[in-house]
Amino acid sequence: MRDPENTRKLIINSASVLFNTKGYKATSISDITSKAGITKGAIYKHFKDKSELEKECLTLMTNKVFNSLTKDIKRAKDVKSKLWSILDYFAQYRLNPPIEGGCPLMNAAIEADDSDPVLKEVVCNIMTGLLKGIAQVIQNGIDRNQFPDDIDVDEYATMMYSAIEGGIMMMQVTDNDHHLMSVINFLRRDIENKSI
Amino acid sequence: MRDPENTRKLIINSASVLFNTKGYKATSISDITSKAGITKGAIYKHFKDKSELEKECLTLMTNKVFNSLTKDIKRAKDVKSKLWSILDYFAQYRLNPPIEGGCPLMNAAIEADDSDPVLKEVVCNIMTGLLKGIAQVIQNGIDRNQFPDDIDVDEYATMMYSAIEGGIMMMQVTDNDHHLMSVINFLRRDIENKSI
DNA sequence: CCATAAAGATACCGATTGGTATCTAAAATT
DNA sequence: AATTTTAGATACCAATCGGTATCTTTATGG
Repeated sequence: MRDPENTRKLIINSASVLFNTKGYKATSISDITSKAGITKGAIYKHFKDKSELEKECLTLMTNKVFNSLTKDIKRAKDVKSKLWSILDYFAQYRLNPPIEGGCPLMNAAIEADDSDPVLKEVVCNIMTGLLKGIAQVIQNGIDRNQFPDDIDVDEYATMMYSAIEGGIMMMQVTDNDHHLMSVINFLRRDIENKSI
Repeated sequence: MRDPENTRKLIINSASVLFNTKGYKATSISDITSKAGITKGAIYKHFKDKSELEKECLTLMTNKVFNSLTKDIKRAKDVKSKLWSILDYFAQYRLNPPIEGGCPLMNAAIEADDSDPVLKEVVCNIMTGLLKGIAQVIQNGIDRNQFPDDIDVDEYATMMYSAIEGGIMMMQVTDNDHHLMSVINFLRRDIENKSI
């Protein structure tokens, strides 16, 4: 009947949704207990304090996004389809979100930037890794003569990522994905034009 | 000695910085009183409740950004320099920010999206106006044959705005504006190429 | 089958939250 | 100069916060 491993997952799943929708600071321990249907005793048996739970939730949420995204990228063969698969992924983000509440990385970034150095550090590392991943895809394309070699790889990766995050932000606040689609359509065309 | 109008401004200025750095929910009334050097009595004499103060601060903060930005845009003559003046404005955003803590509109958007419909509505209206402004600049350029007439005006405005906001987010979380500069440099080049 | 350890529920803690009621002092009106 | 209004300080409120200590129940190892 008792299943500590499952309880832990239950806590993380409930807390993740709350953190990503209401925000970390705005989510209280009792918000989590009532959502998960457990008590404080269960939470503090599995996690040292709220901050540790926050870190774990953020890491797992971003891993979730990252894994489903890289799976799509790996399936594609050339640069153009790899980059397009990123865009396709976010084109259906609204209807099929990996987690409620928008991009967990951006949400945490905005909330943590000036007030929570611990979470900020976690965000920073994950974001750097993500950018490196996109840059790597582009660099591989250049190496295989599928993409022009005069483009700034890091710059292009950064621009893609920024634009998509901005689009998601607008989607969340307008309850409509047409702004995000505008961003994606622009990027699709730009990649199409650059592809060799 | 007593100056209610100034007290009001003092409250708004102190609260704005706190809201834009710590966040709205995370900023307590006593955070504001101690920063402004006044007491609760002063706050609740001027504002109905915290929510009203939040709305007023957000509106004034975004007006501040909007006004200084449009001043730069109006000074420029053709589309290219008008759009570049937007980029120039954000290129020096880090060293000369209109307010601490990043873009007030994006910060409020992320915090409000799922939990604060009142603030979310305010954000939505301001953002729509801002996008319309950028789109208008582009449309005027097309009408004067300074920009190609086959580009999607709203799409391009949305893409510019999204990318810049994403860049600011990255700047805030990395304490470094080189990601934002990448975004800006990309946009500069793209506008340059499109300009007639 | 019993002892021990672990999981988690319950009860409690001081500190802090947004908000209000009251009081004092300064300004405006008469 | 006396009175009234207003700005703002002080004191208080119930509710909630994150966290801990204690207690009960379930699972495990002997």
